Amino acid sequence: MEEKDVTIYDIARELDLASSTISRALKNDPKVKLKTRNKVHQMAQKMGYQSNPFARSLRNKRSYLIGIIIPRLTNHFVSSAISGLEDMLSIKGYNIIIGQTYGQIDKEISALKMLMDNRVDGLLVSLSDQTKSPEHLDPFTKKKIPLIYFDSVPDITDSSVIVIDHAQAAYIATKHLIEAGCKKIAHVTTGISHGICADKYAGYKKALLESNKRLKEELLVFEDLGSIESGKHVADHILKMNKPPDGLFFENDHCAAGCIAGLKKGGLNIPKDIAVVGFNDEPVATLIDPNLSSISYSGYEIGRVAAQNILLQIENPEMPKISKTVLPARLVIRESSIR
Amino acid sequence: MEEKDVTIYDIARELDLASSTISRALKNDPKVKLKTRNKVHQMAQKMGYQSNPFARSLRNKRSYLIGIIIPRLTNHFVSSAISGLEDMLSIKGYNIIIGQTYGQIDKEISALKMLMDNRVDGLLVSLSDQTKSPEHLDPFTKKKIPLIYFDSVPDITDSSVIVIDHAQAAYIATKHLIEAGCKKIAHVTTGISHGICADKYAGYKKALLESNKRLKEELLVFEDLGSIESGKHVADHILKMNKPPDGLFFENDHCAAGCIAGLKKGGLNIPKDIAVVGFNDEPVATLIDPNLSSISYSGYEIGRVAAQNILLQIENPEMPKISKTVLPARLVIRESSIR
DNA sequence: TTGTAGGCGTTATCAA
DNA sequence: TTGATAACGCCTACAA
Repeated sequence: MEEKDVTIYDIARELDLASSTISRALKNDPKVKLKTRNKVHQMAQKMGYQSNPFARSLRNKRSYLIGIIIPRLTNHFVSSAISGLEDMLSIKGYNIIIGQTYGQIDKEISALKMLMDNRVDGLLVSLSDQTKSPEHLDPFTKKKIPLIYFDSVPDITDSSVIVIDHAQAAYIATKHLIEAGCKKIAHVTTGISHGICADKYAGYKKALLESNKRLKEELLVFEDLGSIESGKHVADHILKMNKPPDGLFFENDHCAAGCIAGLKKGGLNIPKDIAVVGFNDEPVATLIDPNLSSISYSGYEIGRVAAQNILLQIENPEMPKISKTVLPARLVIRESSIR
Repeated sequence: MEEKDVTIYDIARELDLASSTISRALKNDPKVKLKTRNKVHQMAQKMGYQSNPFARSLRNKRSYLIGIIIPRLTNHFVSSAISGLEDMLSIKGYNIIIGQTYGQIDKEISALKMLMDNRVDGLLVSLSDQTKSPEHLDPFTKKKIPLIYFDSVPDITDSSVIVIDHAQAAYIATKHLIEAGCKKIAHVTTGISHGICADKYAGYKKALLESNKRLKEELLVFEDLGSIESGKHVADHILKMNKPPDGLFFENDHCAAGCIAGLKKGGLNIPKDIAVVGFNDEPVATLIDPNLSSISYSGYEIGRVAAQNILLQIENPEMPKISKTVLPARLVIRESSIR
């Protein structure tokens, strides 16, 4: 007793019109008389018509799908960005399809393959920290699929990017630690060779060099810094150090918070023994005791801007594709760095 | 200079075969000679062939899409469940499409509409707390689209469900608070009239009644309890109470953690003044000081089981559709409830 | 074992 | 302003 889906043919038959007229009426083509259009819409409603996205995509050679590559969904910044994206895209009739990389390049590659298989019309990418250069995105640029990087972007690219000034943010954060009297400020990072991590490092370094005593840099490099768990590993490491730092600048709040928890468990006092600044101003920043100072910027806003840009590129294939949008970020000072 | 996508016709021409043979070879139909099959696969590879999902879906009347309805992605339990789902589904060639409800029924409805528009082949639903009875899912059952509830399930349903025993879990949690010496144990909930919240309430109630002194129930009802922020509101509320409780049983760890932070800021000692137990054993449970006792169960496992069940139903349309899978949960005791 | 042919539902082109 | 028709790429009866 399977009921078949209603098609434009069924509506056409019912209204004694041609299917092409129905098709036009349904998309409010002004070539169709207003009266006819209304009739069609009513009948469609009444018969419970739903346009078939596959037929439409097959015919139009467009999927109305935007692919999104991000490190991890559990990040509050990321899910805010996706909210912003979705809010913008859904009103334009686009759906999103998400690929998580967990900061790993191999997952990034397989996620991109999945998106390619699904024939996304556009691509929004926040790179994994492991990604040195985004050659694995060449298939998309070759097929002229609009591509925009956001937040975690490559050093050199022909695509548009939407970012905050990571170097500047890191500079402010580090300077703040210096002013708090820290003498040995470590930067906890996944690496400083490329991408936004390199930017953060540059800002950190600049602040150190500008300081009175030209403080020396001190890097704590770990593969994964995206989770609370990873922060505990960092804490374990620090607790074992001979001369631990008295200031820490993290590239991620979850990790910073996990580290604070670990350091406290190890008997240290935050911020007295070690002052801490994080990045992204996640909700955990105000959970941990002491509350975490952090670099704050709006994921939602980045998402909105990214969505607007990608839609622009999709609808205007001839548009210049290189632009750089820099959004503001600021330091929120809380107890973890006041002393 | 737009390069066209290669189709099975292109391969057919190249190999001097019929398109139908290519189609069959590509899906390893044993009716095609092995040698031919190999040839086809090689050529497909070489020409960079990618099957067109729209043509396939149009023809097969299947989207290879599974819809997923969940309260919020930022929940670690939820994202674990989705990991489990994705791991299972992707090997079978299915993609997922996610709708977030933020615990609100109107968003649940619009998310479902979106999934219907996208013609999902199956539906996995964790209800919002606001959902009393899932009539808005009727369109799916009417179209015989396989539907499985997981975690947050309706009281009565003809569909399969995958859950933990929420009542039992709540019972254990409450009993633990009683044994810790709490005399006034409040249950923080979004409501007790229906769904898993009703189950939790039942377990809570049972433990109270079984106690020596037949403790009285004490409900703190709030609309939203899904975030750290919401927990701070709960704390504000408790701090203003005349006779605040000395034990709290939450239905969500984020909320519990936020509340602990708020209560501490208000000068209370946890667990001395108030002992706390949460639900879901999220990473924040070990961030907050004192660490949060919580009911622990595997989202990943629930996701895996849900995926298997839905695939079974999709591939065997004649299968009985009602089954109930109950997965284990346990109480993890940490400092927030030890005194 | 392989080929032929028709159709899935929509839209664009062309003609009326 | 509307209608007829072909095409998008794939799959599957049926025929060979």
